[in-house]
Amino acid sequence: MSELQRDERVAVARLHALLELLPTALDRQLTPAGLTSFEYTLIEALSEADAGRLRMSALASRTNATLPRLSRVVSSLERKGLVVRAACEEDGRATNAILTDDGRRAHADARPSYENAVRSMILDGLDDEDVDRLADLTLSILTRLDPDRRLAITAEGADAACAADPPVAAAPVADCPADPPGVAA
Amino acid sequence: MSELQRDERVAVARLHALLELLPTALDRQLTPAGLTSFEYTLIEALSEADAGRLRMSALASRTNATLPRLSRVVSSLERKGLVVRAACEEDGRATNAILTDDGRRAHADARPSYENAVRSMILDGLDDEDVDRLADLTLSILTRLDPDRRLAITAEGADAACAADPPVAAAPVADCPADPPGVAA
DNA sequence: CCCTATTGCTTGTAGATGCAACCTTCACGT
DNA sequence: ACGTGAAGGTTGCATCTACAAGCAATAGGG
Repeated sequence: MSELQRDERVAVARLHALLELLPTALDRQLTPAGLTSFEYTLIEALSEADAGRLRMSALASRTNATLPRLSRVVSSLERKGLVVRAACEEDGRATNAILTDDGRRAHADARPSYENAVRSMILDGLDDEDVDRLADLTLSILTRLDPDRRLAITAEGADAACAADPPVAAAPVADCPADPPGVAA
Repeated sequence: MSELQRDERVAVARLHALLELLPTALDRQLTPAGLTSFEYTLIEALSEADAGRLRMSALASRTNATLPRLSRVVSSLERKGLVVRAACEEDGRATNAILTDDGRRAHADARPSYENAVRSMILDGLDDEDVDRLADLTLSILTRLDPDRRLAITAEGADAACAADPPVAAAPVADCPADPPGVAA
């Protein structure tokens, strides 16, 4: 309850610095690819989803975004032709975001830039053990931030089909399978 | 050069989630105190500085902010009476931000909320060893982000007077000692 | 002593984001 | 059926942030 210890203050201050600097820096290195870091994450989430289609709320969870924000970003990507919206046939309230062929291309094109940025700004300074520690620490903190585990803290972005991941107890949102065909393979 | 490994992707994805969620969450828990997380950091930097006074550029470095952003936030704090601007006598171009007595009070008042938020959202899930690891990891990443070590990655926010900190090779900015007296003890 | 380049900071402008309000559609209880 | 309440998304509004242009002051050369 008392004061923060000195080493705690140092760790928090550095984390704070990271929070201020990393997002901007990542986005800056992605500008040549024409996508923000968030847009890339979004498109990647779609590309890993079944048929490149996900409901807005599912996409919001996977990208750790609020729904209003996601809605606007999807609109923007729609204007660029990388994504299409389509009503969900199962649930009239729901909307699906669907990756177009151009969207898949954009993802493939941006991938080298993105991986390069991540490597040069984050991973290159760490050895294998550090990477494990980073994964553990971030998970610890995220778990406190999001006790319901509603967000993408499990294996998000790891593999599309991931067998070993029990903690998805109450699947909160699902995607809507049947929709306009021929948009993306 | 090739693909990212699976564990690397997990670590990066979680870090990304942290980047999206932590700033918002911290700010939200600070709203009762009437300050954003960034404003608190700013005021704390001032309160730790000599005579509660720092040049704008020095303050920008310590808070990892751009100068335009800092300028606006200081204006806002000035309207609230927590900070005052004053010309620097040594260099006519420079401006000093000075903490007022109200500013010191606001800092003291917000401190419990801030430490509480930091503890509950970050530190409580970590043991001492984790904290050390966090400090090391963030330093590694920040060093790659900011090779010039211009920013506040050393012991920022640790102690006002910190004897053991050699890496401040080329002190980039200094503060301006002489100025209107009697503003803050 | 003047003239140009640089530094320090501020402001105009455009784009992004969160919260709250809103609309539509589903789920239920009666 | 019908009305109430909840869920899924979108939009209005206020705020914030970055980039770039601009202004004042200092530093160096000729």
